[in-house]
Amino acid sequence: MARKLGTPPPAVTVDTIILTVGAGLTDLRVLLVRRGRAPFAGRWAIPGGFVEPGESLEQAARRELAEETAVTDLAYLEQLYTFGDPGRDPRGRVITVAYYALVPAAGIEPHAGDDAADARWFSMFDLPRLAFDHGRILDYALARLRAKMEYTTVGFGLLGEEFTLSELQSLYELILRRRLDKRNFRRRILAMGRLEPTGRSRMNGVHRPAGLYRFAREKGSTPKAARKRHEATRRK
Amino acid sequence: MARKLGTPPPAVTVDTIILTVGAGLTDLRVLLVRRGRAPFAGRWAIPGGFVEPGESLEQAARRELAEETAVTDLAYLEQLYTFGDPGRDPRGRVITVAYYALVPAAGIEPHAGDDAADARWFSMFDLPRLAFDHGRILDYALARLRAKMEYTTVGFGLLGEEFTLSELQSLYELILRRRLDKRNFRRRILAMGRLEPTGRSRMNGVHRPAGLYRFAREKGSTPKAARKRHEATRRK
DNA sequence: AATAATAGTGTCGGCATAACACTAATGCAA
DNA sequence: TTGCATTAGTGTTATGCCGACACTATTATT
Repeated sequence: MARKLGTPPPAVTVDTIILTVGAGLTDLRVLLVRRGRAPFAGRWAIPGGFVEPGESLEQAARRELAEETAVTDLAYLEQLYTFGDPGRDPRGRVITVAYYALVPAAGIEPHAGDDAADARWFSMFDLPRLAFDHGRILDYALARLRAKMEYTTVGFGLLGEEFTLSELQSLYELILRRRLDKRNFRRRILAMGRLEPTGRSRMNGVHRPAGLYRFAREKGSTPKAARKRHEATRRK
Repeated sequence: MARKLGTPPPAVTVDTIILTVGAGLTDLRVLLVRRGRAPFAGRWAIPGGFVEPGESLEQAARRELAEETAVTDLAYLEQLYTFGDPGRDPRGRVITVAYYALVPAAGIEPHAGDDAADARWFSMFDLPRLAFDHGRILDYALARLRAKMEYTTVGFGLLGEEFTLSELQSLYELILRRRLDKRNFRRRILAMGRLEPTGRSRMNGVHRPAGLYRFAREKGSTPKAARKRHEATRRK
């Protein structure tokens, strides 16, 4: 474990990819900061910073998140991957532990951090040229998110407290970039047993109102039991 | 990106979990080194070391592997997770990027590294008390390996060049720790389309000899096509 | 009353999976 | 040579999941 003398230790940063959805579920957006200094001055980058002495890597990611946005509640946070190729930062050896965070759509406004000249949302599907290897990191994050959407409930937290099944479907279609069948989607998503109807409904236009659902945090019920329950409720 | 003065940078190590199978497919084994120095002197630990200036994280993991074992061919190497809780190393802030490696069973002998008093194989299911948070890291590695065995071909490389389907099944049962149905296993595994019969067979005892298979690296064929091909071959 | 727009529902066919039992091949012993 | 012990190797059936597919329900406006 003894470190050789004469070789400077690598720097370690934690970068946090902050994702949310645009109003009207039209876009998946990522928060980027404009670099004020060389290298890559003027380019956009994933917000990040050094790990403080007393904090864990995840705490560092949360702190970044709080520094960049006035985020009230965080839907999801997960370590993505650690990038450490030599040469990814021209200044020297920098190893970056990347996290990705999902925050609900409800009016998150970015505020410029201390050392970032500017901060704003970009579409994940229309990105500017990024600093360092951050383009590759975003690709990796999107791939991970898509994979997890297929078999977990990660995506649910991107919406607010209450949402309609149509909204949830739009979200999935937006991120997966493909159309989903309405009936199959509803069947599959309800079979997960993590969604419960609030009883209330919402009208979005001059149409039939849509029932509202809530994400059920208790994981007490199996999918099968949940479906049974759902069917029973429906037939009542 | 400017680093505050006065806070020493964290140290970064790469730890490599080296897994193999015991002779006779009786055990999943991990290579551990005995620590000669405090802290945790005398305890066993995952081999690891610092990242050298010019090398990537993965190259560091490969170097570790070469230093600890006379490994000829490496079946699989993947970044596992980065552990960086403060306090995981009593000497100060150490962030560890963990990799796990799978090496074929064929007579890999550990040789004691420079700063390790001793090195030997342990059963993953009967581990000694480990240094640092290494017990937790091994748990995490086993969980990842199990998950990936379910839907990828990771495990194939743990066997030698040629192997029987019974051996492969034993390997799966060993790692997943549950019995599998022979017919279902063979159907599923062949449907992956990555296994081809070598035409040769091997006798293990006083029994019917078993056909040998080889891992087909070309990923040219779809599972369905592979199954068709298999069936056609069989019926000939 | 008709219209426009979205919400909400059921069936059927194909495919993957799990459960399940017998025959085939080999060397050895009687 | 026959039987035995042991492992290799094979097919069918029932069930559940998933994809494809079209019509009715509800609302406000005209």
